[in-house]
Amino acid sequence: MGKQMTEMLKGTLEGIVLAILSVRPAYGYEITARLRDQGFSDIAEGTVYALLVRIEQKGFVDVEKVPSEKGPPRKVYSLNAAGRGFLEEFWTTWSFLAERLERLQVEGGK
Amino acid sequence: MGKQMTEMLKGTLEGIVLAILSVRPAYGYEITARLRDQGFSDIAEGTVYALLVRIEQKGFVDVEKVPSEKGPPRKVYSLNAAGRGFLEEFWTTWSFLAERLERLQVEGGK
DNA sequence: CCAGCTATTCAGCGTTACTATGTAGTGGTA
DNA sequence: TACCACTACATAGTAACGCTGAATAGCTGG
Repeated sequence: MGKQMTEMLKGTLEGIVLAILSVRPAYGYEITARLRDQGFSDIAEGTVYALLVRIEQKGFVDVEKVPSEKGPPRKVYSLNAAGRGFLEEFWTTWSFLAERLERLQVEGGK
Repeated sequence: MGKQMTEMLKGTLEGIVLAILSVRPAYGYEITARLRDQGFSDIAEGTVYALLVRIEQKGFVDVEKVPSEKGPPRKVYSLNAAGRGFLEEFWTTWSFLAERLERLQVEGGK
């Protein structure tokens, strides 16, 4: 979706992935596919894996290696307590931002 | 509002400032004050000025120097046609993102 | 054996917001 | 005069993040 989306995703992509993991555990390749299904069509695989490394280092997820029927072993990520806490904060921040932007959008429409 | 906001602002702060300018022309110091009023309490002046330089270089605004009664001359920025076009794109991208995030937020709440 | 799908990793890059500091004009006040 | 506060703009250096592009590796079917 272009460069605007790239910049706008900064900071939110992390929340998006954590939100996906909050529904149920998943592995990288699966998360990438899920993102594409949800309309984020040009998010590169490399981006997702790098993000997963970061959230693992921050301690937001637990990781388990699980053999795959169709290829190399998968690294399954599941959201832990710290991750859920961070996700809550994320939604708070997001709501704050969204509220103000919606106000601006209406104002600009006048 | 912390580091999450910092990252989330990337890409959106530009849109926010353009939206402010779409209502009426303004100068840097004024824009900073307006942002603070709207709840973006810890956006530094330096951030805004740097952003104004960028949007000027991109050709989204016209600039006029206007003397001030209370200090150095002001650089008044007004949104031009290119800026309005970009702002429209911005809202499109924003809506796309917001829609998907709201969906995720609901899903996570189940 | 090779093509194609699954699955992960990483180095290098561009963009952005933040930090910290500096410059300059004006008015008030001690 | 000297000092301070407010107004107003500018900029060098830094950290964080997503993208690009490429590489590696396991498994299956023709």
